[in-house]
Amino acid sequence: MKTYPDELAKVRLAVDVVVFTYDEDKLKVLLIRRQQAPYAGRPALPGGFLWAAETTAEAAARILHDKAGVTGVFTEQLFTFDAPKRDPRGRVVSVTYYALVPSAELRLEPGIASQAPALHAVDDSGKLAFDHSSIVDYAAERLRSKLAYTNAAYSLLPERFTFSQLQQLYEVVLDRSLDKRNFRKKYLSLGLIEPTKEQLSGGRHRPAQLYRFVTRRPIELPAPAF
Amino acid sequence: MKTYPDELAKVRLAVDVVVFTYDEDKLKVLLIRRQQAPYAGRPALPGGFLWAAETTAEAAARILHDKAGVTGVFTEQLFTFDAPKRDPRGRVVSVTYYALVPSAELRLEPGIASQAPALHAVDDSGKLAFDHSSIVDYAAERLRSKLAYTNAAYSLLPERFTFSQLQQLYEVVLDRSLDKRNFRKKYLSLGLIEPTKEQLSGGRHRPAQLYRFVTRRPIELPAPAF
DNA sequence: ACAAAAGTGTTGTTACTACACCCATGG
DNA sequence: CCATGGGTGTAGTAACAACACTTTTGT
Repeated sequence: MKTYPDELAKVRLAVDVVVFTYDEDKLKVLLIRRQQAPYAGRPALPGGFLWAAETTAEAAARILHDKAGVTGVFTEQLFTFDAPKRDPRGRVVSVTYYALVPSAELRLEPGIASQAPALHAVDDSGKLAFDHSSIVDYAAERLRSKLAYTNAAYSLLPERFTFSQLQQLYEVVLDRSLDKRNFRKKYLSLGLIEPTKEQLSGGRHRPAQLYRFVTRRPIELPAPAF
Repeated sequence: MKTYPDELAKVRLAVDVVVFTYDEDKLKVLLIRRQQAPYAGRPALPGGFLWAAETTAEAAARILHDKAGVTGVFTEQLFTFDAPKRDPRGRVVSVTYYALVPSAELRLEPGIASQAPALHAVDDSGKLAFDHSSIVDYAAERLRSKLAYTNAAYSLLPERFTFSQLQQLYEVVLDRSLDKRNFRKKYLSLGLIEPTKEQLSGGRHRPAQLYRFVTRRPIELPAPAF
C-alpha cells in the first residue's frame, strides 16, 4: 500500500478539439498534419497547451478560431485523457472537447505553419498521432447519442435544409438507414423544426421543402424515463 | 486577438471523487471536513493532488480506498472542472470521478487526520468547499441517467434485495414516485435481475422475494433509437 | 383482527415498424 | 418521356400509463 507520493505529478495540460462537420454526405473531422516529432507527418487533432490566463473551454474556443476560423459554435467537453505514456515527451494530460460546425462556416487557414488543417472522413482518417484515434472514436460515439436526444443537428446543417439532408445526416452518424416516412413523422412530432416558405429547386426532380430549426440553441429532449 | 501566450499555464491537477451510496432510503454522498484553509471546517469532497506515477483513475481508486475503504467499485470519470478561481490558492484543475458503493461495503476511516469522512444526504449537504456543490449536483444528474439506461443500480444495492428496495432506489434518485406494477413489469422485462430462492421475512407483513442482478458488471441497455 | 408491505392484470392510448405508390421537375 | 429524388398513409404490434384489490405475515 502506498502511503506517500514520490512526488506530485508535474503534468502539462493540453486541450485537443474534435471538430466535426458534415460535408459531401459524410461525417468529417478536422485534422492537422504534425510538423515535428513525435509523430511528425501524422495527422492529429488540432490542440495545444493550456495558457495561464484561460480556461480549457476558452482554449478550445481559441483553437476553433485559429484552426477552423469559427466562433460561437456548439462545443462540449468530451473527456480527459491521461494515460501516462500517451505523449512520449512526458506527462501530458489532455482535456478534450468536441465541436459541431456546419461546413459552410469552416474557414480552413492553410497559412498556419503549413499544418494544413483539412477535413478527413471519420471512417477513413487512418492512424492518428498520440491517442487521437481513440479520442475521435469516443467523440463520434458521443455525437451519436447527442443527435438522438437533442437538437444538436442544427449545428451540422445549414440554416435551411431539406428533410433528405436531415435524414442523411442521421443515417451517416447513426450508421444505419432509416425509413423515410417514419423519420419524417417522428422528427416533425419533436417540434424542433418548422417549414420555411421556401423550396429548393434545381435538381432534376420535384423541389424540396426547406425546413429550419425553431431554435438554434441546445435543447434536450425529454428522456423516455421509467 | 491573442497571438502568443503570456506563459503556459502552471496548473496543479487534483482528483476529486463523488462517492454515492444508498442508505436509509436516501441517496448520500461521502464528505470530509476540511481541516485547513481555505474553507476550513467546510464539508468537501474527498480528493487530492495527482501523484507522478498514477493516472487520474488510479488516483480516484486510491482516494476510494483511503477514505471509503473500498476497492473495485463502479467508478467513472465525471467532468474536468477548471474555473480559474475555483481554488483561491492558485490554478487547480480538478478531474472528477463518481463512484457507486453499497452502504454495507463502506468503511469510513475515522482515524484519518480527523477529517471525519461521513455520509450526507445529497439534498441536504449544505454548502461545500470550493465548487464541490456544483460537482455533486452534476454527479447526481449523471447518476439519474445512468440508472435509466444501465444496470448501475447493482452498485448501490446489496447483493440480494427486494423489489421494493429497488423501486425505492429509483424513486429517490429520479425524485418521483413510480407505479409498483408498471415498474415490476418493465424492470423484469429488462432481464437484468433474477429471483433467488430466498425470501426476506421479519417485517410484520408478507415476506418479500429476494432478487439479484444477473451480472454485477456494467451493462448498457439498448437505446430507444430513431 | 388488524396493520403493513407484497404481489398481481386489464384496458385504453400512444409510439413503433414495415411497407409502395404518385408527384413535380429538369433534361 | 423518363430519370430523379420529394412526398404521403395505413395496419399490425409493442410499449406505456392508469388504476385496486387480495395475500401473507407479525403483533
